[in-house]
Amino acid sequence: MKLNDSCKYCEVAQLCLPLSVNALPHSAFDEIVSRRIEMEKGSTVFNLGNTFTSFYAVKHGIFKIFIITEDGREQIESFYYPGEFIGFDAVDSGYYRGDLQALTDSCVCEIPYASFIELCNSVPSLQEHLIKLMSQRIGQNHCLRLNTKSIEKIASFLINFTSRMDRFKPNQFNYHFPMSRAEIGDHLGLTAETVTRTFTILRNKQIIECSGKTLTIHNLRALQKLSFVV
Amino acid sequence: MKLNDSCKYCEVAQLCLPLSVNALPHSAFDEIVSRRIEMEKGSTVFNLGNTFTSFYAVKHGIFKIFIITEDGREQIESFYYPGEFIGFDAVDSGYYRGDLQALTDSCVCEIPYASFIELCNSVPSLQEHLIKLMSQRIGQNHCLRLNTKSIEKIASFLINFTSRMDRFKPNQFNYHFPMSRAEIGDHLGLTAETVTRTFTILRNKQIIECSGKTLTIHNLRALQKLSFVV
DNA sequence: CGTGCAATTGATCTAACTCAACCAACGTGG
DNA sequence: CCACGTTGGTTGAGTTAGATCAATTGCACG
Repeated sequence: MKLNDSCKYCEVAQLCLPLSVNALPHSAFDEIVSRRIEMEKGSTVFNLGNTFTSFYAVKHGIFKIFIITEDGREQIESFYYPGEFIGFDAVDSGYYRGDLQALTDSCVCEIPYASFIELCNSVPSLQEHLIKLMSQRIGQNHCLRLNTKSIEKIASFLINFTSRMDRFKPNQFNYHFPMSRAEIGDHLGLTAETVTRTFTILRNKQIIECSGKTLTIHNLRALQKLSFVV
Repeated sequence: MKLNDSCKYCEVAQLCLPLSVNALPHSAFDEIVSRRIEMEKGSTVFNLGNTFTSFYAVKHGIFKIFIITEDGREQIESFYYPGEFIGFDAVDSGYYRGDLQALTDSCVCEIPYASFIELCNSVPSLQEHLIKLMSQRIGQNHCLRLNTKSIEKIASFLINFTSRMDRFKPNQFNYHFPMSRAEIGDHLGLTAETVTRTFTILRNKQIIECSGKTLTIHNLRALQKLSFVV
């Protein structure tokens, strides 16, 4: 493993492996990270039904987990951003519940579940950190579900996106926003056309700017007023 | 505390406090359950914004957590059935994210978070149980979210309901089903009328029977075919 | 036995879907 | 360098599932 790959120099380590465990040397984490995987855009880390063995933490890039339904639609369970853990929903059943795919050239750290749990047993603050992360995930799901109209869904999705991107890199003005209209729709239960139209409305209202793969939020307050419970 | 109230004689203890911790005497749990609260239909255990202090476990009855939106609609985040834990989403933020209300005369056990976590630290299998429960909750949310059409939503809701009720009391034919059409709608993002109409469709197809507060599933297979990823 | 709430059913209305055309960006190969 | 196909985004027209509004029935409860 290259030195500058280690948790010690990782810019998202404070998010994924928390401040609260500053007591531990970073090397304790480097030991449980079994490998860091460089991913090309479009390649998958695991697939639906694979046996659950590890969490993955996003080092850089953006990922999605999706399933293909019988009638051929792609359903995106969730997107994952830098510093975030992947695989919480697989612990209980013991297998991954979709394909994990990189939206851009990306890198994930593989964290074998068994070693992680073992470390949790000896480090209570790490255990609590895990529980908080899972708690946060549960709360986020609820928030997104409560918005029903298309403009509410898009607004809360954008707020969710920017707040999660801000966590690892504050004070951004422009965001790299690689997901397609179709992917956003497949995540929110809308068609790509409806996503486009809603973006157009938000653009005309000077609330956002979205060209190519770049997103700019001009009026966060207005977005918040369009959605519930941030 | 009355003897027959204790975890030892609780019919849902195997669900809420798991088989996996058989090593511990039940009294260890009785000690961390600070009180068992008998609730009348309609009364609330905690309210939106209250400081998070405890998980609650449903001993008997059915609960909902809901918020009232600015425009006066009731949004039901989730229902909770016997043997289930309540409050996972409150750990991270430190406050409860809605009102917890009993749908019927019910009983919950209050489990202070601090004592529970402390016990987790000394009992690894309990820690793992908690993580599995949270994992399960995350997976459930995803499943429900992936259904978009009203009949898919209702079908997956009914499957989810019956499978969760079956866990603590297997081989049921009829289910006590106290939630109103409006509440189901407020949970799934549908109107009460649409819920009624969808129930009528399912009844006419001989898939379910639903009169008063009683639900009967005649054709589970058909329900499963109507929804995704159970 | 009335009162009130929940469920049902019917008649519109509308937001989002579907289908389709068109455009812009990009990559490839001649 | 340009012609070409491919892919994703945008826009328009028509359709439809579910919302809304309204009336009616049924049931629980004092």
